[in-house]
Amino acid sequence: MTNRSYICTRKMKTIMTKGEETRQFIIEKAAPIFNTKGIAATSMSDIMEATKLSKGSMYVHFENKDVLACAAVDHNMKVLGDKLVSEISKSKTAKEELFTYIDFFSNAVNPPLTGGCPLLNFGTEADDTNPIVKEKINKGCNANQQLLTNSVNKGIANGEFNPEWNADEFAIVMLAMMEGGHLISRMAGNNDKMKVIAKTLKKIIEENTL
Amino acid sequence: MTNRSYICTRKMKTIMTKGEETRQFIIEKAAPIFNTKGIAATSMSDIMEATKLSKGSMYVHFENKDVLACAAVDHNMKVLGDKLVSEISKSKTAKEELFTYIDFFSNAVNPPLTGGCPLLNFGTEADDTNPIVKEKINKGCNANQQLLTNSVNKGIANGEFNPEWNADEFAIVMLAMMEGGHLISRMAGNNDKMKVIAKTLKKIIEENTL
DNA sequence: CAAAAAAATGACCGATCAGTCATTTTTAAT
DNA sequence: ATTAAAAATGACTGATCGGTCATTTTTTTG
Repeated sequence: MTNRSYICTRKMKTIMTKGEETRQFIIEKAAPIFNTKGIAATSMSDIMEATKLSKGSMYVHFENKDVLACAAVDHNMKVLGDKLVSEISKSKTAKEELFTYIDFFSNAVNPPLTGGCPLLNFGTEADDTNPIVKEKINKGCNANQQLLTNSVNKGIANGEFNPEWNADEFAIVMLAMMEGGHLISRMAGNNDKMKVIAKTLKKIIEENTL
Repeated sequence: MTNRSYICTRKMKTIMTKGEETRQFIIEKAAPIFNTKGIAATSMSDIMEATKLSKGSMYVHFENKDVLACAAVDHNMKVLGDKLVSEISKSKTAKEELFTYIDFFSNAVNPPLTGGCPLLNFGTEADDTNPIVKEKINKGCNANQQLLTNSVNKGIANGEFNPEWNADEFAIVMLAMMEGGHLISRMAGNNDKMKVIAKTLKKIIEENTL
């Protein structure tokens, strides 16, 4: 690690120290590996290879593998969440927001994040073994639910949707369908099942559109 | 391992050899461990401790860890499938069959199989790393789908259900909802979300009941 | 530019991993 | 009861694991 990106040369006022930069760099390289192989199956050697950094350097920035894994989990959720919110924010109507959410996750075989959905991947692994990661994933689930609840409520408020529609329940059902659909579609190796999920969800939304 | 169950004493015609018996015993002890900790995080020492057998004995019956893991995956799916089919077969109507399926999986926090749903657990772990297990899980998903499809079609055939109901699509949606609901409920640490899933599915079934 | 601090290195550590094998014990057939 | 085969044992191997640390290199500060 001799050169850094142009935003942090000596001439400029340093916004990120070298250490912070390297730490971030490691996280970015590690995140897709953890999301693909899982936490237990990912070794520090895997990260060393991906970053071309020495073992000692890894431990300068992360006191142990668990800390790095947690940072990778956070990073995966943040990257995915940012992409998602960025897409959704382009929408004009509440219905568009929900449709955009569906479309965003509709390609399970070639998903927006390398390795697939981190809620599914880390959630199942952490379930009985890692309460810290488990709680992170629970928060991620709730954040997704809230995003959907907000869109439905927004649509109800502005007269797009049937005011009788239960936003909270729909958000739970929709999130579950997307996660479950993601799993079974990936197992099948194609998007056919995910397409059925997407179609069904869009139909439900249409039925609640005034 | 000195004594075996009464069905296999010297006096009786042997149905299972000692070796087959031990092999089965190992699988039964290993299955819940793999389902809880995952394949990568489960060591042969874990199985040795659970079975109180020596390492050498393990390798008499399984050429390596992967073979044992595969046997454990199969066993978990078979045990769960048998329990499920046994419950469902008590049903009198097609609607009852579907409701029984839902109720069977409705307690995500205290599920019918130690460690939770093997489709979810092994599916997510195997996804990008273990094509053999992945295909086993895909077959398990399809078997579950088929079970649901059959119930719906049976109900259509005997006049219980709306003949316009698309059995195949509903089976996909229901399986996805159950799997996704299982995940998010376990993350939350309670069954609240799973209850919403169950309620919603039952409502859909009612809506298609004549 | 010099000194201090931070970052990076890679050899090294003990623990644990999956897997092997010569030997002993148990089982099953005669 | 004898005996050959199958099963069980546990010490052992080499590889890899997560993690440490004295030393060197780079960055930052004054």
